[in-house]
Amino acid sequence: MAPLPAADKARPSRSRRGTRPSGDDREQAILTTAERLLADRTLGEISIDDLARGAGISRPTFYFYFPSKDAVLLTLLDRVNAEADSAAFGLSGQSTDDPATLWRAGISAFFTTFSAHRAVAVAAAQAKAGNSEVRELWSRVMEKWVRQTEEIIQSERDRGAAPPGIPVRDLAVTLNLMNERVMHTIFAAEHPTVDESRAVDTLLHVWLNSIYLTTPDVACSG
Amino acid sequence: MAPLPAADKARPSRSRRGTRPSGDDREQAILTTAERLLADRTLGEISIDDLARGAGISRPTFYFYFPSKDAVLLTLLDRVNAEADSAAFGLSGQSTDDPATLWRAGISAFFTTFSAHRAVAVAAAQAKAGNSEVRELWSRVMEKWVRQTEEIIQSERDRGAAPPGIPVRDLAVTLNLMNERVMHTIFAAEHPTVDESRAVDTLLHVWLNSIYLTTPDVACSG
DNA sequence: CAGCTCAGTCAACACTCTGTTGAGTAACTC
DNA sequence: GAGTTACTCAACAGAGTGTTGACTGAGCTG
Repeated sequence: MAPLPAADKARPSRSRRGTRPSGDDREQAILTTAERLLADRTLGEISIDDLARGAGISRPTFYFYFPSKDAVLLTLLDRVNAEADSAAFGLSGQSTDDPATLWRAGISAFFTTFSAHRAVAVAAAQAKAGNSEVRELWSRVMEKWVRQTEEIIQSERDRGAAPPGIPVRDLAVTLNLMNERVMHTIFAAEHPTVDESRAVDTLLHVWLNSIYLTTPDVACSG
Repeated sequence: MAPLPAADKARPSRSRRGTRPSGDDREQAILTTAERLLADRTLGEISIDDLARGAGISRPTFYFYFPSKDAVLLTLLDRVNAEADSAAFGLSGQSTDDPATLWRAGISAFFTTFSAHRAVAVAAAQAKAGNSEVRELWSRVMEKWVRQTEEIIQSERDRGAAPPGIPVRDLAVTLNLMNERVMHTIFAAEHPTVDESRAVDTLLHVWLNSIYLTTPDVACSG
């Protein structure tokens, strides 16, 4: 009930208050340890003691740097968020002459961004269920990709390259959720899944067909 | 290390050995309590004491019926598995004259099956990460839907209604993972998501276009 | 019906993990 | 050299898990 001496109120960063730069290496060590351990264990299977020992500190000292395990994951996820930013915006200036190439670049960027921190991505996906902060941060990451997708589909419809049809937003959300799930099965070695080598091609096929074509008989019977 | 008196070796069911029918109502009470509590809490947030109290027994007695919380979830998931069986096989005998109607029925069946036990579905999705038994059971459930999908796509290609293209298996897996993820966001109230009322229509659009059509320019440039 | 078995039950224990307190130390500051 | 501030941890106080060992009562069996 009583918070830590001063580290819990008016917290500027996700971790400790950032007045002095000393001790940053400890914080960094905790983050590095967390990402290393997440490579072959669930966050739930990693104890705070594991994190502390990995960083060369005692368990109570851990609480000086982070209020909980989840806060560590959240900080890790912030970085993925930052990388997702630059990756998604890198696509904005591309030419739309060859749609397939453009969309392939987009899907690959999505894949590459999360692949670089797959342990974090998998851990975050699990932590979403029980932690609203993780859920919201992940939402924000996904929302970025969805928005990007929406804009491009809309511009393709505006210039007549893609036909009108179901709401752009719904399509963009659905396709991005598909990408997310397929990638997750690959990163977490779940089954059934698509072989990593064919994943982008398969996803691209679905994206192109559902954005640029319309079946003649989309009958809403029933 | 030492197991319970006799309940742990040569276990036939997921729960206790099933020699006598008495006490089944207790086991049932645990399962009912679990599904009720899962409606607004994570499995991790539910203690074994919660489950035991909900069923009107003490915590040690819980262990007479189930070896762990996860075993309860697994039993719950077995039922979904059984329902998924009948739902998926209900589709086998349908006519293929109107593909849109057939696929709509399939997607709706998937949706309905999991919707009936959405709390279990959401809990299982989370428990997959840390529990290999849950992971395998869920795999088996998904594999059923994928296999069903594969067979229908293949027969559509064979009769010339659908064009050849990317591997049937890859397409079937990808589309089912998309359905799974979109449904999960709806059940778990995640964002971004598709409004429940438009979900089936949106998914159907993607299914039809990626099964029956082929973009002229699926250029694998790069 | 006396004696035995066995499903079912739980108080009490041992253990692990979490989060907190309070007492420190070492550096830098005026 | 007195005071502040960053940082550290032994020790404590839970909460939860899984286990033990003793108990109850219904059902058989001789």
